[in-house]
Amino acid sequence: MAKKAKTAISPTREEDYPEWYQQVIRAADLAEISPVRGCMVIKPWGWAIWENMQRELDRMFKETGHENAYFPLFIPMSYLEKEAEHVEGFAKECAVVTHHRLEPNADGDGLTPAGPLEEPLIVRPTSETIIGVMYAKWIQSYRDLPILINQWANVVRWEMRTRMFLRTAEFLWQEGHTAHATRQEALDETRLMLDVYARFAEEFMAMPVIKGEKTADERFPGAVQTLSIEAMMQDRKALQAGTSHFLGQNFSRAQDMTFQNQEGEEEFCWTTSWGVSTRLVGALIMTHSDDDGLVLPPRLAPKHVVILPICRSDEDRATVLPYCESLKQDLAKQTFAERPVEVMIDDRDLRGGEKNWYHIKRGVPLRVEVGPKDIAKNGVFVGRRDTGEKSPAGRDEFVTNIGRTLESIQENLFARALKLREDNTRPIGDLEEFKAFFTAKNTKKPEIHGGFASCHFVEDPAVLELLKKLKVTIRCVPLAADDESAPEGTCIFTGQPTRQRGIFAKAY
RNA sequence: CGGGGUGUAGCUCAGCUUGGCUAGAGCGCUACGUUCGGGACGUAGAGGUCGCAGGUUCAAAUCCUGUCACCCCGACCA
Repeated sequence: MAKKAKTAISPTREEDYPEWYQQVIRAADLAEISPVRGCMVIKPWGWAIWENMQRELDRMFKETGHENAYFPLFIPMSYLEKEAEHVEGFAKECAVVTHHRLEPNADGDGLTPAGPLEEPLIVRPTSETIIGVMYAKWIQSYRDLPILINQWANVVRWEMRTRMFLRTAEFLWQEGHTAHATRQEALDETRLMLDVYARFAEEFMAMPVIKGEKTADERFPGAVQTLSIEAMMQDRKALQAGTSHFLGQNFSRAQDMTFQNQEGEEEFCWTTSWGVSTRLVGALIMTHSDDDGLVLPPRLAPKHVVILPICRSDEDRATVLPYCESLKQDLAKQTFAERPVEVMIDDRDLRGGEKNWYHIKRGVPLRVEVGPKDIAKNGVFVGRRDTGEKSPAGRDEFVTNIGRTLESIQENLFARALKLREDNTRPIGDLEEFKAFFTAKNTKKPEIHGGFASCHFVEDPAVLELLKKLKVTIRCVPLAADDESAPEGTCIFTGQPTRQRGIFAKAY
């Protein structure tokens, strides 16, 4: 007999956060590790979440003037060699294609690669180079600019250690690549897309983020400036959720991407690139889920409401099922976030409790039980995933209020996540306090500790060395704090005077 | 690529130190019955060339050698 567990997920977040994360994914049936090293299979429920993310992001990209296109998976090795810093950054983790066919082995058992390529191809770890080559062909005049293109694609980075959604060898993402006539225009674009990401994270994922600039050592290989959004997960570690890079003229120089300006002079383009990946699904999981499994913000949930018919007999079925069907119809006519409410009926022949837990673990925002007793009162019995509240409601009242209820769940999740971040963010002006903040009491099995520390600092090799020892990273220099009026302070590591303040945290 | 560990049923694992009959458990799965408004129970079943290749032995999941894969800790990272 199965012991009645207190929580649906074991271990709990407190007991073992990384293991909890894996178990949530499994319990919600989002994805599964595949037989292919470092690669995962995204299952229907996980894919549906990604599709919703894509839909909203794609809409936002288009609203800001971008178009979609598609570039090849393979990139000639020589392309990668053009931008020195870029190669340095990605060379260590490239999948390389060296042959174009297979032949039977001499002993007739198995296959062996044959037909070596004259020039090896790499599987794109990102597409700056191939896209740059194409842009160079497309751009002659300032009239050809700007080019504002996005692509939805898969990329491969041969990571040593992988974790589902957070870091896999192959992952899905979108990468925007733009080319502009002026530096300022490219800078504006970089910032615009960061704002799009931040808005998406906060409004759709209900995940508060800090917008900031990366320090030199955390910058995208080849970029002049890297902006990112950083979120705090429930174990108080930071997760970089999206990046927007100002590439200056580094890539356009390397790829000879030039245009003639209005004065007839030849100039290099100013380019940007920006991306978010399936990592966002991981961020979503770690931001909201609890010890009973996944919790989905309504704006990204594949289903908003699941109706659970309670039938004890065939006679019950005859009345309950039609009632559920009509409830579904009525709910589907309602809207939430300018879209129809998504409803499903789960009439599988399973026990009530089992079905209930199934949907709890998958994070469906609202569960509605409908049985003969409810029907007699023309009511429903509603369970809210975010708060765990369960209460009876009148059928019509429930239907009319559905949009508002979902909105309140969305807001509650955001507020809860924001509170977690605020409770665990603090300014630190003293090195000893800084060390204590980031040191677990239990050295063998570190408990959840630390958070975001906001500190004055200067960029210095000695600082990086110390941070490395503590396993702490500079997440970013928040954009809001980056102005002339920022208060003067002293670097907590070197004692030098500085206005620069950064967010420090352990990170994924 | 350094240090440690693990490969046995769909999943999680026991058995290995000290070789021995038909290789086990829990969960899951199938059938039937009793159940059914928060994770049911009973009975009966299906399911394994013990990662792979050699070796030692009358006999190998167990001992030895090799090999592959995966996991954890480092280095690296959206």
